[in-house]
Amino acid sequence: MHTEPPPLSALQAWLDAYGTVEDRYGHLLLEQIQPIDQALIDALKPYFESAHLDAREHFHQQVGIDLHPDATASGAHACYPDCLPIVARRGLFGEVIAGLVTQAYADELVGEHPWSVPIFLFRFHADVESYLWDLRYDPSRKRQVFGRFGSDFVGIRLDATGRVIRVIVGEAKWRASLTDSAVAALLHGEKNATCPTTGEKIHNGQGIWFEVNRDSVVPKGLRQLQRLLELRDPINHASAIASMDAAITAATPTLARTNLVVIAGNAAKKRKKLSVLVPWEQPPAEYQSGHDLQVVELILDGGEALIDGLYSSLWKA
DNA sequence: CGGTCTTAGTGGTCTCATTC
DNA sequence: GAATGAGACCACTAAGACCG
Repeated sequence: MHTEPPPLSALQAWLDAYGTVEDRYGHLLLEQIQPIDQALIDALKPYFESAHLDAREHFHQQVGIDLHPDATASGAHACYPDCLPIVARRGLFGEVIAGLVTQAYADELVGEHPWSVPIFLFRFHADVESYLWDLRYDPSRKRQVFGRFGSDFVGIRLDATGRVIRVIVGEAKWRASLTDSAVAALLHGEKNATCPTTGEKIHNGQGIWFEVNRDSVVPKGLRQLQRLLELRDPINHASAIASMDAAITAATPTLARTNLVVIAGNAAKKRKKLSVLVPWEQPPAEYQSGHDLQVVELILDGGEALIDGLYSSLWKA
């Protein structure tokens, strides 16, 4: 289970938070104000280990490799998640950040819901498992890994009796440089379509808003979360499990939902302080979903050093 | 002319749909 | 019936374009 709370004081020293809520639309800008250093990595490490623990145990058991990092057999030592290719690690970082922000800044997010993040869904990243399998028999194997299907992140709000009354579903993206074109491609799709009238290159409309709009009312991740709770800690989550099952099997889904979009990366060189990538005054015109929307922008400087430093330190002294 | 941004191209697996 | 294509998703990099 994911039990480690976010390192609040380290976050406060590292980031300035500017949150706004307009009706059912929340926007949170997190700007780095302190350089990334070893102390920050040390502070975040327990949270990241906690987030990846379930997947680490699951994958290593599946593939049949030892969890002890000092195991001597060649190619048979624990390596998730650090052994993943760089692109995949970037993606994982964004997804953990989605959870971290949800927990650490719940007061500033739309609705001010006290979110719970009982466990992360990384074990459902199917291609990682087959990659680790390849790696176990050929440690020199190098290839890219496909992203996980379904929601990047799922959190829940429980009522006093432990029943799930709302779900937060996150889409998380990392980009090394958050320039206008890079962000536009994320939000509106790649610029590989052609305008039928002018012949100009235009966005293909397959971006984040498209994904969020068309996602099923009840996210697939909720079922995955339910299964993990059943497997890992059924006694303490009995009410949550039962209510999730009811929500999923209901003929007409009534579960309340918040959509979360997290964009993380390094500031563009020409970025001005406090400028935003997604306007905060009102939800984007492209957002058609009737659910609450929360946008989070995490603007870093030299963020790769944080990701690489963090992931290479997990489960190591 | 130099720095920054944009565009185009690349990798990787598996399944389902379409075409030959 | 077999080969090809597209779509699911995570991003980076090289080279050319642009701006001051």
